[in-house]
Amino acid sequence: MRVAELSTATGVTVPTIKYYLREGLLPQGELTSPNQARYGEQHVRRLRLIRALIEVGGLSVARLREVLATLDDHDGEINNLLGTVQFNILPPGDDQADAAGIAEVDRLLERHGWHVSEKHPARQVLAGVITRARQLGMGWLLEVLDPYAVAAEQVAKVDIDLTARQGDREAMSEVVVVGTILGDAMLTALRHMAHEFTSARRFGAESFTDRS
Amino acid sequence: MRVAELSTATGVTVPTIKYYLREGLLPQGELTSPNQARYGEQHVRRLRLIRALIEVGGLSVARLREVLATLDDHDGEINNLLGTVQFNILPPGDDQADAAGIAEVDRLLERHGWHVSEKHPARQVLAGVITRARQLGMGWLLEVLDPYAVAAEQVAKVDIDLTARQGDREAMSEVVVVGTILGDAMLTALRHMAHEFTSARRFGAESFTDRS
DNA sequence: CTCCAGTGGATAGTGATGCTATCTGCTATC
DNA sequence: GATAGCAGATAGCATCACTATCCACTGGAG
Repeated sequence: MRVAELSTATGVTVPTIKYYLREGLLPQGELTSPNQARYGEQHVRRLRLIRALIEVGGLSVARLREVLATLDDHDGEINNLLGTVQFNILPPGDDQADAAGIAEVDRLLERHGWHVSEKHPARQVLAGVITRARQLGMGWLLEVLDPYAVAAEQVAKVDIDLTARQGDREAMSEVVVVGTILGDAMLTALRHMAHEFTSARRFGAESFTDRS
Repeated sequence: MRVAELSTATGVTVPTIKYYLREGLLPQGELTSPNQARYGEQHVRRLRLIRALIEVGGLSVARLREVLATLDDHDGEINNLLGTVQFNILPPGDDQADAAGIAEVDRLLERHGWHVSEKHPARQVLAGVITRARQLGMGWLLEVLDPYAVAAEQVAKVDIDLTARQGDREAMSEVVVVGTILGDAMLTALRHMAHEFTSARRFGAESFTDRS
């Protein structure tokens, strides 16, 4: 498979493929001569993975490179692979969190009996969101946290069940990456649709109709 | 309140405030002379809203302008305000969706008895994600859709309950914006933390420990 | 009253990001 | 042997979200 075929197979232009090769996101093809290379199915797959993580997950090329490096790292401790992947997916948290926000997160985790690493990026993210909600005078909005946590736990159980069905650790870590990113997108899309439906129920069907 | 005070009150630099004024995100201050203006509490609030939507929600300035314009539009049909706000928050969907993905979304919505507008952006997003999951050879990942939908419906009910408690329609639409954006961030942060906790339960505590 | 830091408004510049275009020498294929 | 395509390298470009500079002017300190 040559680069043009790789391009048509994935819908990614040749210059962009070359860019990803340069950036190390896509492994080099097998060189058959100094200036000819062959690409295989794994390149198609990888390219689709790259596009999914960029376009669905909104990952930057820099962050994507880290995530893919973790994924490709078969030398490191396989033990921590899942955790490392998870830690690298989230951008470094919003630094807006104040002490009250952080404490609120701690209390929430304790209420639900969750053991979460002190350094989990999602902690900072959540604390930052809490801080901002309060600053916006919408502290009462935080009443959603407990029901959200219950829903998140249900969802996470499904996710882990599905991950556990994967045979080898390598496939598992790819599932973690894809499942985390695509899962976020699916969950928020469903939430938004449920909003329309539920609010139509509540406020009467006319609220959300007649949009052009 | 002058621009410097507005700056220290919100942590946003003066040049950035000027930029937001130029872009129409922040309303002009009350001019007391040709080159002196006063700003009030509503400017502080608005600026915090802007930063929250940009930094937490990842909205672009262009999209933010549309969302804020909808929020400020008291002349339009108040009936559709909530829906319009919802429709303007999501970026135009991923165009990767194929017919099978779209059909899958239709079936899902039917299974759950959800009435969702044909044009809801989240439909395209979800269909695109489904298409990509299949392309990545992870079609079985879509087993999560039904439990996710159940969780999303629970969450949405909480959201709408809270929104309904708002007195006037104006406050309500702001709550819709903030609640949608911050809610997405909270829910995904909780999902990620629940992953760590649940996976430690499942695979043994050593999986996610000892990260530096 | 004078002085000057600070201001509103306008215009131009900057750094990061994610590609895109062009060039060169080579090669597979017809 | 012509010609289309290729790898690798370098340079360019559009967008975005600010940031910097300049100007005439003003409010408040001294």
